[in-house]
Amino acid sequence: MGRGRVQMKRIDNPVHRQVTFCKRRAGLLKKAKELSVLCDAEIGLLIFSAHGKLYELATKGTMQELIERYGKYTGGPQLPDEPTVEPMDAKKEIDMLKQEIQVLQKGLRYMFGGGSEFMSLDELLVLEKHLEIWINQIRSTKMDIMVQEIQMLRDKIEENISNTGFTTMTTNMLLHPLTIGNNNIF
Amino acid sequence: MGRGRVQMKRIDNPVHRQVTFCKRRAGLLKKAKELSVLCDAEIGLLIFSAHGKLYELATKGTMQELIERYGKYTGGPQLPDEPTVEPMDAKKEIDMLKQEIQVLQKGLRYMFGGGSEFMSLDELLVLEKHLEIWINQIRSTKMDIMVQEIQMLRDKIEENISNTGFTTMTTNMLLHPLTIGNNNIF
DNA sequence: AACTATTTATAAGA
DNA sequence: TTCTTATAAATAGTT
Repeated sequence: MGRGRVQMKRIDNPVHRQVTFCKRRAGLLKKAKELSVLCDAEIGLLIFSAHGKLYELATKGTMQELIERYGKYTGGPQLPDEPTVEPMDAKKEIDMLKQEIQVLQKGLRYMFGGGSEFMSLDELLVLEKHLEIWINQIRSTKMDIMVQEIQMLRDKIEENISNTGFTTMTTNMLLHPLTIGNNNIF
Repeated sequence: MGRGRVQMKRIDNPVHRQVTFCKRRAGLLKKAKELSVLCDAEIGLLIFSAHGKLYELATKGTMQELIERYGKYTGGPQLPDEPTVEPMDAKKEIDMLKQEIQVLQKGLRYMFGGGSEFMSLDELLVLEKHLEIWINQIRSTKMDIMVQEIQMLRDKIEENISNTGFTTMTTNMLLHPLTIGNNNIF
């Protein structure tokens, strides 16, 4: 792919070889990522340069996990792994729980009619509006709860004051009106 | 590299996906071999298809040897494995996911019941996070659709230009690269 | 599986 | 090194 045909043998000129290595390595990594994304595949790629430097890529998880998967695939219990009993079960359970969460999310989606994957632009707009309303409701509820709690705290502190006859810096701060700078908290 | 631009996301049509997987897998393996030969590099490539089938390539020796080399390479700078931290984290993650599931279930009831059920502040925070993620997905999908439509329009206009030999201000605007200042629209 | 119209990668040059 | 450009290669859609 360039201005001349390329012979399939080691490039003699070291400079050319290094430049080509950089370019083609980048291309290979890119294509590996693309294959993984487009076709939902899990890919691991190890490249040791002639000088021994390592370049690696692991889509979906770590290279370590991928190597374990490879070991399982090629010979079952062929590789001596020590810490596989606990994490295996744990990982399975985590995956199951994550799946359950996805199902629940789907359930939430159906409440507004239809999954978002095959929805038109207009439908998506409507759904988005609904969700925004819902989020605002949640934020409002959160605000209510916090205001309530603050009020409770104030009441308790006022009780204390009338009993002890003195106050502290902390109580003074809480007795001031609510002034909150960053709305994003809510 | 083909008759249309390719979007960097999972191909929906399973037939297309499978065909593309075969083609690109062959291409990737070929390029890996070429890089190895041309630049004297040692390369290992593992490809697990979505269905779990393995395709592999190891230049210079076996995959097993390569994995060992990888282990040595990574094992030098970061030898210590944490046999105690992993299970702890896993357990924590499981607990968190279970909690998340409960929140989502509650969230569903919350919506069906018209928001009458009581939810704690923490639960509301989790639910809010989910909804925000969902909204972002929707916005992303909207963006994709709009980009697609714009591309279609551009193609049509380019057709027209090559047919009529002149263009208009509107077509000029549409032929420019996408530059969108305010992301909040999407 | 074979065929092309196109896109993408990249070899060589600046 | 990075950018440009001419060209080879890969491949998306089609048959």
